[in-house]
Amino acid sequence: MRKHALFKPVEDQFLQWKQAYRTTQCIVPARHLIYRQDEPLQEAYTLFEGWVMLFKSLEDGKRQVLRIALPGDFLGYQAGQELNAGHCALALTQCILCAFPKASVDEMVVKHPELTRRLIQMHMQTMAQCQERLASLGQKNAKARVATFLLDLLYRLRERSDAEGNRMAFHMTQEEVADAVGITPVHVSRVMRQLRDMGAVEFLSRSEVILDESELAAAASLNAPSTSLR
Amino acid sequence: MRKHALFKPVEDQFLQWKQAYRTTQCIVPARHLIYRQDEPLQEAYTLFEGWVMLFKSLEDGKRQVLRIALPGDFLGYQAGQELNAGHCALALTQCILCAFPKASVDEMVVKHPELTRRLIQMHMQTMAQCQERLASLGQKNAKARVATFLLDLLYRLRERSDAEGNRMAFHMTQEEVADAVGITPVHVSRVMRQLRDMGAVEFLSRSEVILDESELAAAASLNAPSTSLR
DNA sequence: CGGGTATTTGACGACTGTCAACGCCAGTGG
DNA sequence: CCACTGGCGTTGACAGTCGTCAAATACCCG
Repeated sequence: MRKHALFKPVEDQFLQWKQAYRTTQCIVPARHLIYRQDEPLQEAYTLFEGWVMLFKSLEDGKRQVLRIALPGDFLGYQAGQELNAGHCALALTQCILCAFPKASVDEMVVKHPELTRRLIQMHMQTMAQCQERLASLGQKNAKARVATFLLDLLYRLRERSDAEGNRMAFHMTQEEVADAVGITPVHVSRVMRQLRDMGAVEFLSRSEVILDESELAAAASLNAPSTSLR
Repeated sequence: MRKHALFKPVEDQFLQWKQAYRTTQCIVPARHLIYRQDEPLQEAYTLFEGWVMLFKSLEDGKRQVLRIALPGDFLGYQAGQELNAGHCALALTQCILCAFPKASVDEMVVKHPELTRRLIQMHMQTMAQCQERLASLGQKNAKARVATFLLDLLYRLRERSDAEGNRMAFHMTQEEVADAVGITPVHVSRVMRQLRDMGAVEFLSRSEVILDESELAAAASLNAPSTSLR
């Protein structure tokens, strides 16, 4: 079984806990919704396998991708979830999720301070990522945002040993990338072409990519007027 | 003493706890840094009085404002703060802060599950705000971002009874607003003029403003091509 | 092999950034 | 009391990034 981040340093405790609460494991097919933003959420999840895209739909039909959850990440534990989740979760690949009732999490806080500390730590890490993304959307141009986004995925996959060197799986359409970095699909296509032309990105197939880390890093911190499009 | 959100429902416990840990109260003058992003942070804070701006400085000199902390908010409890805070905190006004060592917070998790639950809840709320801001930066145009930003402040000040109706204090320069919503100061000026012209915003002085809630709300969800600048 | 979706490309225009000049205001010092 | 000075806000002209529309191509899956 895959190691998962929430309980990494306290695996044994977790196993006991999980068993005690008879946590349900479930499999979601690729491109299926896991939950909707207007539904109340009774449970939280840890993601064992697969990619999940968390996003918010706005009134005018636009979407903002909040986070790409990777194996080991924690989902669905959000503020005010009794009313509604506040965002949707979509499986980008087939996913294996471990679901458990929110009440169990609340109970955990009382009974297992170690796990609670870990939960808080993970939440703070998610927060830090969210803030990085804020800075990226607020201060960088389109090319730098896309480069930052790709690099972030590479690094996070490496932590999980899901990337071999500079090669990683990639399960998003350009439209989804667009909604993640706050530009249009058309412009994603243009930026991707730039990145390919400079050798920063190479697609082996639709779902497999090789990144040039240093090229991407250079592009990622680039706010200055980029090299012309043609 | 001002009510503060972290301990609102458990005021008594907090008072005991605070006393037990001999929490330090401190006063920071306006426009002074509370902590830097490259310093390790030993303590966390609750803000009793004043406005604090949390922001990240990027390599190229740009800044991204992550959050405006208002009375009752919690600061400085971030991931990896042993190494560095990851962002700076600047007092926008004179502030009264209640500081306590990170170790105390860790200890609280063990001894006071009720407080811990509240801490988690606050963190999730901060997270939700961060995600709202992501959506704003990613999907809205300049005018809508500024409108959203102002409305958010109004609502949050009202919760604290720090705004009377549509009138609220305002302690930021346009440059700071610019860094918050991800546009340039010059363009903030232009957008502010639009908002004033449509009656959504009226400055009584540099630090006092009246907002028209419905006008702003309309502008805030507006992504469509806005009315021309002149 | 065919149909639908995703991606690519071009032309054009809108939104936003940049540069520069000016006005306003507060605090300072004479 | 008044001139001075520096920071902040405003405005205009112009440039560039990015969005929109549309059409063509490539690709996946039945």
